[in-house]
This record gives sequence, C-alpha cells and structure tokens, in this order.
Amino acid sequence: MSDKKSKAIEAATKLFAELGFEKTSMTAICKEANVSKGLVYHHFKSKESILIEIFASSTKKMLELSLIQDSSLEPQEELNELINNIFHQLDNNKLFFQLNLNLMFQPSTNALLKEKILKRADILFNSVKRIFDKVELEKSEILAYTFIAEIDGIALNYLSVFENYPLAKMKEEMINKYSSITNKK
Amino acid sequence: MSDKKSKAIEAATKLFAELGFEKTSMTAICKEANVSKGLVYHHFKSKESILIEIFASSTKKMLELSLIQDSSLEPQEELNELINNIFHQLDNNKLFFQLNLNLMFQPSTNALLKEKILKRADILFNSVKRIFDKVELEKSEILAYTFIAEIDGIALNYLSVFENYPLAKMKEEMINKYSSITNKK
Amino acid sequence: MSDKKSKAIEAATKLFAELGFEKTSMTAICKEANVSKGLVYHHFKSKESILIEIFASSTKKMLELSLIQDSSLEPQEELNELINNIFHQLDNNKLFFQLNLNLMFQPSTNALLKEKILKRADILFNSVKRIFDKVELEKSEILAYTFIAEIDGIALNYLSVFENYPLAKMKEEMINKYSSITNKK
Amino acid sequence: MSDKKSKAIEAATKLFAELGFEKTSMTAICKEANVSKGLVYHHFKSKESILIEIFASSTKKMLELSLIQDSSLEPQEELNELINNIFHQLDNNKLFFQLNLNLMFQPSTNALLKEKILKRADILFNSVKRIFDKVELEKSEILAYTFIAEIDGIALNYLSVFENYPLAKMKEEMINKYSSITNKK
DNA sequence: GATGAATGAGATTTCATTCAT
DNA sequence: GATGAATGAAATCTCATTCAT
Repeated sequence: MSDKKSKAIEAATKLFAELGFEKTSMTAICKEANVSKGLVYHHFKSKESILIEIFASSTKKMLELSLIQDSSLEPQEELNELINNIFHQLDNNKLFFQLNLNLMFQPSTNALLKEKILKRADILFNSVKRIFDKVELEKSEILAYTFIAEIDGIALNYLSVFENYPLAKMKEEMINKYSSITNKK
Repeated sequence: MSDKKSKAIEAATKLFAELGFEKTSMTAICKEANVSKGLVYHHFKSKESILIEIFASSTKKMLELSLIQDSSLEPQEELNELINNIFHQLDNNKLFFQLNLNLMFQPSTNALLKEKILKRADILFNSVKRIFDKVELEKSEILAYTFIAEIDGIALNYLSVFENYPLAKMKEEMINKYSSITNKK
Repeated sequence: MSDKKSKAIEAATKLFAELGFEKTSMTAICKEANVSKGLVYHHFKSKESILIEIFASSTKKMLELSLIQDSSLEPQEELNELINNIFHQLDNNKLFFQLNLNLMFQPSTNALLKEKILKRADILFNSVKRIFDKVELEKSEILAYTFIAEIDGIALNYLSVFENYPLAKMKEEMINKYSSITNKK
Repeated sequence: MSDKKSKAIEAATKLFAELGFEKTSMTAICKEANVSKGLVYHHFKSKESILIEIFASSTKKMLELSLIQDSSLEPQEELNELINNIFHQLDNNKLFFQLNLNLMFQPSTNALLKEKILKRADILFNSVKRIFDKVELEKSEILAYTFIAEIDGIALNYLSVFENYPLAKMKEEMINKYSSITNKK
C-alpha cells in the first residue's frame, strides 16, 4: 500500500473515531493526512468505501485479539487470557473501541456495514461459545452471549458514560467470576 | 405545549432514533411533522436544542422506569421488578433505547450532552447501587456497575449487533442470576 | 401616540443606529421595546415604514437644530451659534448622527429615502447659504457647500474613522475660520 | 490568482458598492460572476472574508492614489497634485468611493474592518500631515484633519446627498484655498 | 389594541464528488 | 500517481410578514 494511501486511512480512522463518520469531512481527512482530494478519490471510490476498508482491517485486528490460538489450554485459562487481552486493549487503545462501538450504533453506518457486522459478531460469538462448550454444553450459548454483553457493556460505560470508571476493578471482577468455571463435561 | 411544537418533537425523536442525529435534516423533521421550518426555529433555537429537549424528556422517562418506588421490597424483588421493566421496554420500545444508546456513542452528540449524560448515569447508578447496598455493602459498587454493564451490553447486542438475539432467554438468565442474591447484612 | 408605539420607535431608532437598518430584525425591535410583533405591524405597515417615520422625525429635529431663528444676528454670530449647536449635538448625541449618516450611505436606505434626503439637504443648504448671502453674494453657494462638507466630513471622521479625534480643536478651528468673515455687502 | 476567483471579487466589489454589503447575497455574486457557490466558498471562508480581501486591495489602491512620491515638490504642488488625483478619481470612479464610504458607515462592516480602517486612516492622515509639516509645524495636525474632512465631506455630499453637486467648482475652490499656503518654516 | 404561533422565501454555508492538468 | 479548482445539491438558519384569537 502506497505511503499516501495509508496516511489517508490513518487520518480517516482517527477522525472517524474522534468526530464520528458523519461529522468527518473529506476535506478534514485530506488536511489531516496532508494529501490531496484527487488522490484520496484515486484510491477510494467514496467516503463510504474508506469506512468499509477501515472496518475490514479493524475486524482483522479484533479477531487476532480474540481468537485464542492455543486450544490445548484449559477453558479458564483461555477466558483468562481473553479477558486480559480485551482489557489491555480497552485501556491502551480507546479510539479503536470507540470507533467500533459507534459504527455499530450510528444507524447510517450500521446500515452500511450490516452484513460485515453480523459476520464479525458471528465469528466472535462462536469463538467465545467454543470455550464455554468445553464446560457447559447446554448453557454455552447463553453464557457466551452474557460474556459478550458484559464486555461490550463495560466498554460502553467506560468510554462513553461514566467518569472515573473503575476499569481495573471490573477486570478483576470478571477474572474472578470466570475463574470459577469448572469443566463439567 | 402547542400541538405543532409537540408534533415537531415527536417527529424529531422518531427520526433521530431511526436515522441518527446527523443524518436527520431539519427538512425531514418538518416534512414528517407537517410543519414549516420557520415554526421549528420559532420554538427551538437550533437543531441541537431539539436534541437537548428530547434528551431531557427521555431522561425523565428513563428515571421513571428505573426508580423502584416501593423501598419496602426485598432486594431480590426490587431487582426482579427492575429487570422486568427494562426488558419489557427493550422489547416494546426499541427506538427509545436505540436513540439513547446512539446519542451516547456518537462523538458529536455525546460531547453536546456530556454533562447531562453524566448526571443521568450518576442517578441511575446510585439507584441500582442502593439495592445492592442492602445485600453486600463492600461490593455493592462493583455489583452495580456490573449489573448496568450487563443491561447495556444486552441492549447493544440486541439492537445493533446480532440477528435473532435470544432476548427472552437473556432475561431469564438475568432473573435467575440475581434471584440468588441473599441479604447478607 | 400610544405608549407602546413610541417605545417601538425608540427601540428601532436605537438599533438602526447601533446595528444598521439591514442588521436590525423586527424580532430584535420587538424584544428591545418589549412589544409584540402583532402590535408593531398594527402601527406600522412594514419595517421600511418605521424607518421612514424615524427619518421624518429626525429631519424635524435636525432642522430645529440648524435653523437659526433670530435673523437679526450678524452672519458671524449666526455661524457661531450654528457651529456651537452642531458640535454640541455631535458630542452629546452620537447615535443621532451615526444613524443619519449611515442612512444616507447605505445604498438600500438611501434609495428608499432618496426624495426625503434631497428635500432635507435642500432646506439645510439654503439655510446655510442664506447666512453666506449676507456676506458674499457671488460665492455664497460654494461657501455653503464647503461649510456643509466640512461639518459632514468632521462628523464622518469623528464617528467612523479615527480614534481620539480632536473634536474640540476642530470646533475651535471652525469657529476661528468663520469668525473672520466680514460683511462685504 | 485564478480567473474565476478574480471574477468573483470583481462581481462582489461591484455589488457591494451598488447594493451594500448586507443586501448583496452570495447568490447574486455567483450569478454576476458566473461561478458556482461552492467555488466562492472554496476560495473564501465566508462572505465577510470577501469583504476583507476587497477592503485590503482597495486600501492598496487608495494609498497609491494618495501618496505623492516626489517629495522634492513644494507643499503647494504636492497638495495640488493630491487634490487633482482625488477629484479625478471621485469623478471617474464613483463606485470605488461609494464602497469605501459606506463600509465605514455601516455599523456591521465598520466593526468588521475596524482595525484595518484605523490603520489606513492613520497612514493617509500622516501622508497629508507630512505636507503641512513643511509649512506650519504647530498647526499641521489640525490642517491635515481639516483637509481630510473637506475631502470626505465633499465625497459624501457628492455621492449620497445632493443632486447636481458642483464638483468642478468645489475642486477649484479647494485648489485656490490650498494654493495660498506659503512655506513659513 | 395586543399577542405570538405560523409561514415561506431566501440567506449563508457545507460537502461529497468530478475533472482538467 | 497527484493536485486542487470547480460543481451542485442540500444543510442549517433568518426574517419580514400574516393571521387567528
């Protein structure tokens, strides 16, 4: 990928996260990236297509983060690592979560990305469910949905609602709660 | 409040929820409400001020929904009622949740409503924490944050992420989980 | 004239002088005068007609100021009194001059008041010329035009161009210059 | 400067002079210049910024007109040339004076250009005063203010007040009056 | 006389996108 | 690949004026 194209993506990612998709103008992206409009339209068909490319790479990153490779691990350990990864990112990469959550909530962007959002959610859901499958086969679906809801809810509250959110304590609570899961199969 | 003013608010509420604040034009609001632009600007200083008025009344509604009056109830019963109320609304009034969640996430609207969002969150948090205070004084804060995160996460996933979300089962799970709380004080 | 009508005129005069005719909205006039829009339109056919009424009364005031009644006075004394009157007003009633000068210069208001401006200028010119007629019949016209230009130019420079304009010294200079006129008839 | 940008400035200058700043709409400027609105806003941040650019170039022109370069000239000759220049312009370039005078008087435009008006007035004043300095050092300031007031007053009366203003005779009068100045230093 | 809700035309401004160079 | 002038549609907002009460 050419230097200037990646600069444009970088700039767009930053601005979409900070201002939202609708409030970010092409002009602003070009200025932030120090690139001309003509060039941006040379690389991307439209503003929406920049968003789509960003969402795709953000999905890739998110899957890397969530899919625990080493399936020989015990379920508790897998969950443990997953929680650690997520909270680490949440703390160190706020804009990344910010962007992903607001793309889902903004009706216009949600509609645009509908299919891709569903697909990504499905993959994430199954990778979590697979862990719970090892423990409680019947309830694994509900457990996975609950786990994901907790994570998303914490992110939402941390990033957009409360001030001085006790993120560290919430992580501890999550770790404790999910450490008591015992392999019942 | 005059008939036409309330029609304008109604129209704006609907469109903000369906399309998002940025994507809803004044023209669209006027057309939906069958009202002239001049009138809307006679009653509201700006598009933003419509949003602020809507957020205020939505906060009022949300507090009515969340604050359990009868404090003679046992904590379990209070939580039970709260969960029932919330899931009932979530199922029957999707647009209301849709709107409130996306106002919080959209950077532009979040910035505009920052103060009011914080205040509302504080009230909601304390009304939940008060219930947990009756049970586990030390952990009540974390329990309250967790409860709120679960509710928000479920709403988010139900409304904007998954298709065929098992809302009824999630409610059941919540009811069960919080019914086992015993007054330990 | 009803109390509220005169309050409206007063408010309009103030705002036209401070903001200019175009930048003063009917709404602003009503707010300043504490009077409803309906009432203003009950008394005046339009915004322009308020201006016309204001210009008429301002013309009346200006003529009272300029027409020296006592024609038994010597020309020097008449000019003296005229200069004194004008500089006194210029110092104590800036908004009055401000308004009159900008009505003449603003193309839109000038066009609207064209006829009345010409008529007023004619009267003022003749009342000044009459004084010079007593001294130098042939040059009286040019002297009158010069006198008026000097006054208008000083007002212009004092009100809209220079900071710390030496108004007192300019008055002194005018008094001196025109005191040396001798009756040559 | 691109062709279209300068056409827009030209159109704006003409219309501001003829109709006044407030009464000139962007639409009118675009139509007059045969240019799209988008383009005008590509080159200028706002309608006000067009005015500021016009004022700047008008200042430049005015200074070229007023600053007599050849300082080896006798004061009388300098004044002579200055008066000739000004009256020539006044007669041949009415719109230019029209615009400059009404920008100063219109409260909105005066406020916008305040600083620049003061600066320009200061330069013009000093360039006139410098001439009188050669003749009468003590009174040079008042003489300069008087000279400027006469010029401005004549322009005002010629352009916006009287019909059939005797411009030629007024020039003659000015030439005569200032030809009798003798170097007294 | 008096109110202020209501209108509709038009003002300024924004912005995604195109295109000649 | 690269630029930025140029467009046109649409956005937010203003405002003189009317009218039912």
